[in-house]
Amino acid sequence: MRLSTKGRYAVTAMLDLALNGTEGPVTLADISENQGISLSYLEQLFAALRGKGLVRGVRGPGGGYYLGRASDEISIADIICAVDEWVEFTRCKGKQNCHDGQRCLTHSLWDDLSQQIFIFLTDITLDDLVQRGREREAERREKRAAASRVVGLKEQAA
Amino acid sequence: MRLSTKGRYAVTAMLDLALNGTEGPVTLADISENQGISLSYLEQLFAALRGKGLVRGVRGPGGGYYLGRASDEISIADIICAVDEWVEFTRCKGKQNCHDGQRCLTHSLWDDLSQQIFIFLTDITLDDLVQRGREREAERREKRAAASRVVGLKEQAA
DNA sequence: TTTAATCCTGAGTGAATTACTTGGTAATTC
DNA sequence: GAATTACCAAGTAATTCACTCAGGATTAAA
Repeated sequence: MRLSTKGRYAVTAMLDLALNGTEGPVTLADISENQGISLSYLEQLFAALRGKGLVRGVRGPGGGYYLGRASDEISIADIICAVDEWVEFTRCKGKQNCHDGQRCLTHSLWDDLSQQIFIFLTDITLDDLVQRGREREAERREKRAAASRVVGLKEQAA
Repeated sequence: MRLSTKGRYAVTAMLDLALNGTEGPVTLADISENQGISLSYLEQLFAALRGKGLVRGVRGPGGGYYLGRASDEISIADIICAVDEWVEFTRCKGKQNCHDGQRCLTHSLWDDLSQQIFIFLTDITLDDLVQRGREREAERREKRAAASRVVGLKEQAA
C-alpha cells in the first residue's frame, strides 16, 4: 500500500472532522484554516472520501461535512485507500514469466508485509485517535492541576 | 514516514540479497534480472543503502554486494529510511502559529500514528521475511510429498 | 426571490518524484 | 591488459503532488 503525504492530509482532515463535527457539519474552509491545507485540495480529497461513503456533504449555508459513519467504524486504512490508489506491485503475476520461483518468492514476501501493514492500519480507527487525544488532554489537565496545587501550598505557606 | 514504490523496490532487492547472498556476493545484474528492476535504478538505491551501511560492495569480477549486517539485524524500517527521505509533516511546529491547539492536536495524533507504523516496521527484520519464506517452502514441499504418496499408493494399487 | 454560503466539478500548473538511460571511472581478477 | 564488476553523475520522460483558477449546482437565510 502507498503511504504518502496525500494520505496524511486525508487522515488529518478526517481527524479534524471527528474532533469538531460533534455538533453540526464542519466546513472545508474551517478545516483548511485549522490544518493549513488549501481549500481546493481538500475538495479533491473529500470528493474521493465522499465516493467511498466516509463523509457526507450538506450543501447550502450552514452546510459542511459530517462523517459518513461513526468514528469507530472508520479505519485509517479506509481513509488512505480512498485517496491513494492501491497500486499492484508484482509484475510477474500479470506477465507470468517467473521461471525459477525466486522472483515470485520475494514478491509474495513483500505482499505479505504489505498485507500486515494494511491489517495494522485497519485495526486503528478514527475514534482510537480521538480517544488517545482525549487521554493526552486529560494528562495535561492533570499536570496543570498538580502545578496549581503546588502553587496553592506555597501561597498557604507564605 | 513515507512508504512508496521506491521503498518496495529497496526491500525486494534486499530480500533477494538475503536469499541469494548466503555464499558469495550477489551482482546487481542478477537482482535486476530476478526482480525486474533496471540496473541503474538499483545502483541508485544501493548507493543509498551502502551509505547507511546496510550493504557492502565488492568490486571486480566475482564481486557484487553482501548484506552489511546479519539479516536479523536489518529491519524493514532501516531499508525504507535509507532510500526514502523522512519528511517532516507538521507545519505549525516550525512556524509556531497554532493558536487554538486544535491544529497541533491532529498533527501530534498523526505523528503518533506515524511513529506506530515506524515501530511496527522496525520490529520486522529481513530474517523474519526469509524465515517466513522458508516456512512456506516447507509447506509446499509437504503438500508435494503428500501428493506423491497418493500417487505412489495408486501405482501400488495398479 | 434574491443572495450568500457551501458543495461540487473540471481543467490546468509548477515542482517534485519515479524509474530509467547514457556515459563514464575505479578497482579487481584472470 | 582485458574483462568484470562496483561506483558516480547528469539528464529525462512520465507521473504524482499540492495547489490554483474558474466556474457551476444546491440550499438556507434575507
